[in-house]
Order: sequence, then C-alpha cells, then structure tokens
Amino acid sequence: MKANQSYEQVRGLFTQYLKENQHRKTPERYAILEHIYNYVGHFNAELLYNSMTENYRVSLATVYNTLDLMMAANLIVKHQLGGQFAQYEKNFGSNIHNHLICSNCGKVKEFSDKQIRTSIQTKTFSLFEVSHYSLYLFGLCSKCKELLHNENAKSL
Amino acid sequence: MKANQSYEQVRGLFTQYLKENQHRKTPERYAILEHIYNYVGHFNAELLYNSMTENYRVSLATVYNTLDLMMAANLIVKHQLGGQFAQYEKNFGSNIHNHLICSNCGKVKEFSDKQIRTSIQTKTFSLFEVSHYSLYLFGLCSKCKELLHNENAKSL
DNA sequence: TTTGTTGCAAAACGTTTGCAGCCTC
DNA sequence: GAGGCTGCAAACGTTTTGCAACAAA
Repeated sequence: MKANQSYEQVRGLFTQYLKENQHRKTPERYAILEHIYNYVGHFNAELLYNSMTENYRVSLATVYNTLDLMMAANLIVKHQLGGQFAQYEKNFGSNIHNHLICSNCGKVKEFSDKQIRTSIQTKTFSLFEVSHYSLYLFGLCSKCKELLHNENAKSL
Repeated sequence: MKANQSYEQVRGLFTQYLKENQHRKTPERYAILEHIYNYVGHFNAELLYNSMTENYRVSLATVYNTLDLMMAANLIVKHQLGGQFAQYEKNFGSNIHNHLICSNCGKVKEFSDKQIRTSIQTKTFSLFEVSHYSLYLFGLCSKCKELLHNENAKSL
C-alpha cells in the first residue's frame, strides 16, 4: 500500500484520468475533489452536496456525475451498506477497506489485519484482474450484544 | 462449513427461528422459503416475486418482509452490489461468500480460497462478535479487459 | 464552433409504510 | 378473541434523466 498522498498528487491523478478519457476539466469537478480530500471518513452524496453548497454552487446531479468519474479513476470506493444510500470512501494512498458492520445498529468500524490483507492480495486469477477489494464482517457490536442479551433474559 | 442441507432441515431451522422470536408460521413464509430453496444462484426481491406469482399468490411486501426474517434467521445473505437493487443468496450449508465483480459489465462470479477463508475466520475481536462475512474483489473480467484494450488502441 | 457538462426539475427505481381485513395462535 | 400478518396502493428517499443554457477544448 502507498503512503498518503498530497492533494497535488491526487489532483494530478484525476487530471490524468480526465485527459486520458477525454473528459473536461471543469471547476466543479476539482471543487468536489478538493472537498473530498479534506473530508475525514465515509460520506454519501447528499452529505457531500450539503456541506459543499454552503460556500460553492453545485447541483446534486453534478456531485453524482463526479463521484462516478472518481470511482472510475479509482480515487474513491463505493460501499452499499445500509441499503438506503451508497457510502463513499477516499482511496488516496494507504486506506483500509475492511469493515465491521453491526447487523443490529448498522454501525461501521474499520480494522486492518496484515494476514488477511496478504492472503487476499497474493491471490491471482487467470481470467480476472483485481483492482481493489472490500471485506465486510457482519455481526454484533458489544453494545448490541449486551442489549439483545438483556432483552432475551427479560422475555423468559 | 456444513454440507448442503435438505429442505426439511432448512424448514426446521426457519420454524425454530419463528418460534423462538414469536413470529407466526404463515403459509406465505414457507412458500417463499421453498421457492428460494429450489432456486439456483443469486436472486432479488422482484425476480423472486415474479417467478413465484406464476403459481402462488403473494404480495411484494410479504416477499420483502419474509426476506428480512430469513436474513435474521441467517438462512440467506444480502448483497448490495450494483447500487440499484439488493441481491440475495442462499446460506443453506456449504456456501461461498467470495465474489469477483467486474467493474465494467457488473458480472459476478464466485470463488473459494482456503487461505483467505482461514485468515478471516481465525480473526477475532474483543468488542465484536462476527457471524458471517462477504468479500468482494473488484476489477476487470477477461472479456472487458480485452474490450477496453481494443478501444484504447483504436483511439490512439 | 463544437459538444461535453451543468443546473434544475421531474421521473424513475427499489423498497417501505399505512390500513383494512384475514388468519395464526 | 387478540393482534400479528397479508395484500394493495400510495409514499418514500436516493439516484437518474431530459433539456436548455453554458463553457472547455
């Protein structure tokens, strides 16, 4: 995994992608990229749109359009966790794509594990070229486990 | 991993879940379970509903309701791959939850790998109890890789 | 100048919900 | 008999789309 990248590097990668695929370098696209760069953690389109429009004029449609481009450029990763809306995550450099998801409360936590990462990254396929991966572990967080345990005790 | 289970066993597990959680054993629920049991591969709610209603009367709302119950009973697993709709997969016995997903055409293929499985299953967390996992490897299938390669060659 | 991109609003889509009647318990 | 479950249709919320105006190339 690469080290974290500066905004200049990320901007360069995006520019390269846009050029190679004959897309235009619009101010909106760079504004969204910069906003995402400075954002910490997971986000969704609506959240990004709301926090951006406080001091920049963009439409939600453009946000979606740009997120698609950035996904294609491998600068962000999309997660469909809750079912209601998609979540996005930066993919600038050293990022973790392992998630613990509580089946009860829906809370998402990240973790890293060298052995898991190695076993996945060393796997190759003859008819498939892997670019990135996402691992989701589902289960119960400690709070929900306790909560459900108490409920069961009550109903007896 | 367990061996594949007979319908009687699966039905028994569902009945047990319904009883333990004080849900009713309605004919619709068993009809949906049986239909899923005989279904091969991934499916979605609409597909299930359409193929069922050819010879059984159920509403889409009941299908969704029942899928939720079966998920809670750990009899099926939900995948949110494409963004448009959720996909479900049987979890009766020996199932694989590793997926190769082509970022270009969206095709999904399953694979199994002992080392990956072991590294994930041996991992434990102090504040989280894992029940199941899903691993998604994104990339390009051989067809799309060739296709995109040819397109790039053309545009030069 | 050309045509890809934008903003806006309306439409689309899968999924959820409200409600009256039904049927399991 | 009580109340969880059903079917139906309408509502929901996220995402996509159509179109005229705009601006990057």
